[in-house]
This record gives sequence, structure tokens and C-alpha cells, in this order.
Amino acid sequence: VNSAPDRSRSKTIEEIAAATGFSRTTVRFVINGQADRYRIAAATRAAIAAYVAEHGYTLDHVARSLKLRRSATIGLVVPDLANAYFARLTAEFEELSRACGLMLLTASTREDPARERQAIANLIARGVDGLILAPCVPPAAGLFARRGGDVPAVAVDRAFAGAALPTVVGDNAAMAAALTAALLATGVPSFLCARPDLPSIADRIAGFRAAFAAAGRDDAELHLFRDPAEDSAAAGRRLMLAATTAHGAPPSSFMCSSLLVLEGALAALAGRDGGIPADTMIGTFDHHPLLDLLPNPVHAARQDERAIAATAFARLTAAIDGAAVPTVVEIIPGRLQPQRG
Amino acid sequence: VNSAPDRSRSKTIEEIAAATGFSRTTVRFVINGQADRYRIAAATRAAIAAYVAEHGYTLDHVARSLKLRRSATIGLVVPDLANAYFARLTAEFEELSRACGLMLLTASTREDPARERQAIANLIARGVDGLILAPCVPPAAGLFARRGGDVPAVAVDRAFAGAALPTVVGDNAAMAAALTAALLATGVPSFLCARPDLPSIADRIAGFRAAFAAAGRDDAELHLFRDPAEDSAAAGRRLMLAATTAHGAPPSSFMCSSLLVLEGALAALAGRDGGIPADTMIGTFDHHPLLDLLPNPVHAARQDERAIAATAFARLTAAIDGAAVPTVVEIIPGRLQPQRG
DNA sequence: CTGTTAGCGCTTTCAG
DNA sequence: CTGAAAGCGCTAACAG
Repeated sequence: VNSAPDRSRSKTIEEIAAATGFSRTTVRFVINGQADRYRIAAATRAAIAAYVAEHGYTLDHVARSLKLRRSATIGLVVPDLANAYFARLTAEFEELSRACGLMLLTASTREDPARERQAIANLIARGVDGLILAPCVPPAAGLFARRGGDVPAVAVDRAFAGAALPTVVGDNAAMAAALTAALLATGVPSFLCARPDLPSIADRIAGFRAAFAAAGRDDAELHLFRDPAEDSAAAGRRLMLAATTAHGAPPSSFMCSSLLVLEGALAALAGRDGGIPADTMIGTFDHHPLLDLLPNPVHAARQDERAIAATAFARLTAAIDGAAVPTVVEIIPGRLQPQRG
Repeated sequence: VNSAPDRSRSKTIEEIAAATGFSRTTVRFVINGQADRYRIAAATRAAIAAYVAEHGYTLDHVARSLKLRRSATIGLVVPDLANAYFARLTAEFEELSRACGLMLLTASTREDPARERQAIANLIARGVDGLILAPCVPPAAGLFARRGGDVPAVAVDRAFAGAALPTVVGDNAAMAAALTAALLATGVPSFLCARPDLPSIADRIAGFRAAFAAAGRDDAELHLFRDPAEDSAAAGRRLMLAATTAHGAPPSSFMCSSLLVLEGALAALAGRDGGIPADTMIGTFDHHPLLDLLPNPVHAARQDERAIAATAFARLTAAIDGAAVPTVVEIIPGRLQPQRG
């Protein structure tokens, strides 16, 4: 007997049945480990097992999917895989999928609604059992339709009003409020925001305002800067410039709506006079280890991506298994990373 | 006539044929836009088109894949999607795939050979047309076998000796030599390396040595520090500690084998006496915008991920289309990012 | 305990 | 120009 089965001509169930003289059903039972359940004769098992051990067998998922109308795959649609936040989220989903034998199909949209629609349709045409998406626009009704009912889907990160999807997001409002409050302890922060139209950013803005109000201040609007363009370092540079112009000087305390915006803002600040004033207070959503190397005090609001992914995944698998998952928005608490001494 | 076709009961070709009274073949010709080629009667086209416009049709990729034995999907196997380098690479592959109608199936291995084997087998069982992998061990022969020949596969980032795969990597040796030479201009750099067993890292070490030799120095080994553990910030901290111990003081010039190692090394340095000496020369493979905010001089060796991905993708699609792709290692030049003033 | 049958939706001959 | 038939590999009844 040779060592490893030669997968280059691994057999189909049909072929194994023909070669061993048993029927497809019998072969399938022993291959699928249901031999006990159907009390297949020991000799039969042995014969089939021996044949398989020599020639090899690998389940053809494509054929199986066609028959069962489910594929053990799920689709993930995100704006941009190169964005660290979505990359981490994707990694979590990939791991969760792998753990239960699912495969992840990924697609990115670059924040383009047309690409988003296309990606969803493509994924559905490929028979995914479920969809996870971080939508760039409110998901239209009918987007998830396929023969025999909608494909189960959940949204993450962006809770568009009226989206008829179970949705899991971080607690943006609370985290923004906490971050703002922390910065208010030593000054008056400006908030530099890209994409204020996104629900997550809108919530952060609301939290910012709430913290100002809670501190008895009514000047939140004067410290709020918005850039409608995409989340990017370029937007951050523009926003820092706007804040500097508005107040006649660079802010001595500021927070950004994302890490990319922060990068741009810091670059603008550093470019101004060859360095970032060491006492400028910095607030950030998301975090990067390199931030800890700045001399500046940094407050970081961090989402619990693992919990977000796990929750969204749990809701999706429940829906796939036929459970009725309410289309509510679940809010996962984050934490304010203590300012590093 | 209603607006959008109701995809919730979009029809199969069979159903459309039955409903319109034409045959499957005819229906398929007009749906696939081959009506001209087969000179289908205008009335026939109109009837079928009208029916489809009302009831909708979406190609079932699963059925198609079963029949054609190709799926218009490719598999990507990487060590870790949360690693920024692989995330960028994945994003590039995703984009390239989308551009030619392919879908990307992703799997990560966490540098675990068993998971790598499993992921490859799973992907093949799902009928991917090709595989891209950043292997964590030399790819064993027979890994890509399926009925009817091996699945076309290419490797990226890691050129294991003797891997029988077309491989595309960055020019690690040259980039390391350039980086080392740049640092040698003002001092003697230490090189902190995690995973020296990986081919890419081994090449960087070779480049480091070569630059020392080219500068007429024979003490490269004294400045080379290796940690066998995984690529991580923790390894970076250990390596910085080792370098400090070995030389009696923290290095005034050093380079790291990866961004993660650099993060750890910088953290260790900063933790030592509350800050990184502003004149410490830093060299890094890969880059992050936040690095530019340090007061220190930073030399960054950057791979051309886009070109790496594009080349690997081109080789793979060629192989899928039946071309004979030589199993050579292609080396994509990188660039040394000029030290920011 | 084992075998037979039908069919998932598509594509590809081969006949008209 | 249009139709009929076969089959990809698997699973799910249903008979024995």
C-alpha cells in the first residue's frame, strides 16, 4: 500500500461505488462517518475505507452546494480591505468562519454604492449562505433577494436609519462623549470629522456635543469641523487647516474621527513648524501602537472589534439556521484607552 | 409593467423556457447576449427579453461551476489578514480579481502549516480556479492536486527554496543593502530580526551583511540580532533588549525586519528612559505614516505591493488560461523612501 | 443494511 | 434558427 492517497485522481462517490461493487448510498455512509448509524457491515466498511485510503476522496463542495442549495460560504462586503479597521474585522470574521467550517468570500466597494450592489448580487449568485456588510449607503430593500427568500444578512459598523437588517456597531456616541470629556478636563478640544454623513460619525458628533453640554458649555459647534470627502489623511490635513484658520492658531487639543484623519491632521501640524507641540492633547478613535511613541498625551477610544465581529457572526449564523433575528441595532461597548503616562 | 424585476423569484433558464414556450437553448442564447451570433428571430428575442425584464434572471454560478469545472473564483492563503502588509496585498488581489469578474476566497493560516494545508485543500474542494499563497512552510508537492491535474498556484512574498511554484517577491536583499548602506553613512546600525528562518528575512540579512562588506566592515555579525519567534512587537522588545545588553547601551542606529518588530523595539527604547533619543537613526522595512511624526531620521524600505500583486496575478491568470508559466522567482524592485527632512 | 431513482441549474453536443 | 438529451457530483427519499 502506498503512503498518501494520490489526490490527483481522487475518486468520486460514483467511481468508488463502481470500483468496490457497493452502491453510492453505502459508500456515502461510510465516507461521511455514518456507518454506525446505518449499521454498515464491518467488511463493507473495511473494503470501502481501504479503497479510499489508497485512491483518495475529496468532497466536491460545488456539487454539494448545487444539490443542497447551501454552500458553507458567507460573503463579506466592506468599503476597503486596506483600511486597518476593516482588515481587523475581516480577520476576525475569517477566523470565526474557519472555526465552523465556513469559507469567507470577500469583496470591497471603495465606498461606491454601485460596486456595493454589484458585489452583493455577485455573492448571492455564488450561493453564499449569508452576508455581512459594512454598507456605504442605506441598504436598499430587495438587495438580498434570491429564489426562495432573502439571503440572511447582517450589517456592521454602520447603522443606517431604517436599514432592515440586524446591525452591530460600536458605541460611538458613548465613546465620543468619554473621549471629549477626557479632553475637556485640560482644555477645549476641536473635533475633526471626515464623512459626517456616515451614521457612525454622526453618533460621534452627537457624543461630542453631549459632552460639551454636560460640561455646561454651549460652544461645541465652534469646535466642530467637518469635511464631506472620504475618510483619508488628505481630509485630516484640510480639517487641521480649517481649525487653525478658524481659531487663529492650531488647536492645543483635538480629536479626530478616524486614524486616517488623525494622520493627516498630525502631518499638517508637524508640517506647520517642524514638529508637533509636545503639549498638544490628542484624541483618537481607533489606535495604533506608534501613537504611543509621541511625547504627547493621547486618549484613544477603541472599539471592541472582536466582540463586534463575534456578535454579528452569531446573529448571522442564527439567521442562517432559520432563527428569527430581530432587525435591531446592537451596540457593543468600547473602551477609552487610559492615557499613557 | 413593474419597475425592477423581483429577484425573490427570479427564474431559471428552464422556467423561462417553459413560460415563454421557447427551448432552453434559445433562451440561453438571448440571455447570454449571443442572439446575434445565432440569428435568433427578433420577435423571439423580444418575448424572452420582456419576460426576463419582468421576472428577473440571475445566473446560478454554482450550477455553472459544476458543469464547467471552473468557478471564476481564486483562493488566497495568507498568514494573517490583520497584518497590514498582507491586508494591503489582499486588497490589491481583491481589486484585480473584481476587475476580471473573479471572486476572492480568503483564508489565513496564522503561520500554522496544518492550517495552511487545510485551507488549500478546502479551497480546492470548493473549486477555485487558482491559488495564491504566502506560504508559511515550503509548499509540499501534491498540495495542489485535484482530479484532472494540479490547480494553478503562485506564491508571493516568500520564496522557499525548491518550491515548485512561480513566485513573486520583493527585492529583499537589495532593499536591505540599500537601507543598511544609508544607515552606515552616519553610524553602525544593528539589525533586529524576527523569523530569520523565512526566506524574505534571510534575504534581508544577506543584504545587511553585503552592505557591511561593501563598506569594508567585517563586524556585521556583531550587529545582527535574531529572534526565532513570530513576527511581533514582543519579539521587537526582546531584540532591542538583546541589542542593548550586547553593546552595553541602546543602539544609536538600528533597523528592523518588519513594522511590528519596529514597534516593539521603539516601545522598548521609549520605555527605557521615557523617550526615544531624537538622534537615534531608524531603519524600517515597510512604513507607516505615523513614523514620519517622530523627530528621528527614518529610512524606510518599501516594497511595491501593487506590482507584486499585479505580477503574481498575471502569472496566475496565465496559468489558469493554460499557459506554461515557468516556476521561477520573480523579484520586484522596491524603493528606499528618502529620509524625510 | 444496501440499492435505485430523481434532480439541483447549467452547458454542450447533436439533430432537426 | 430552434429543440432534445445528457451529464457535472452530490444528496434525499424510498424501496427492498
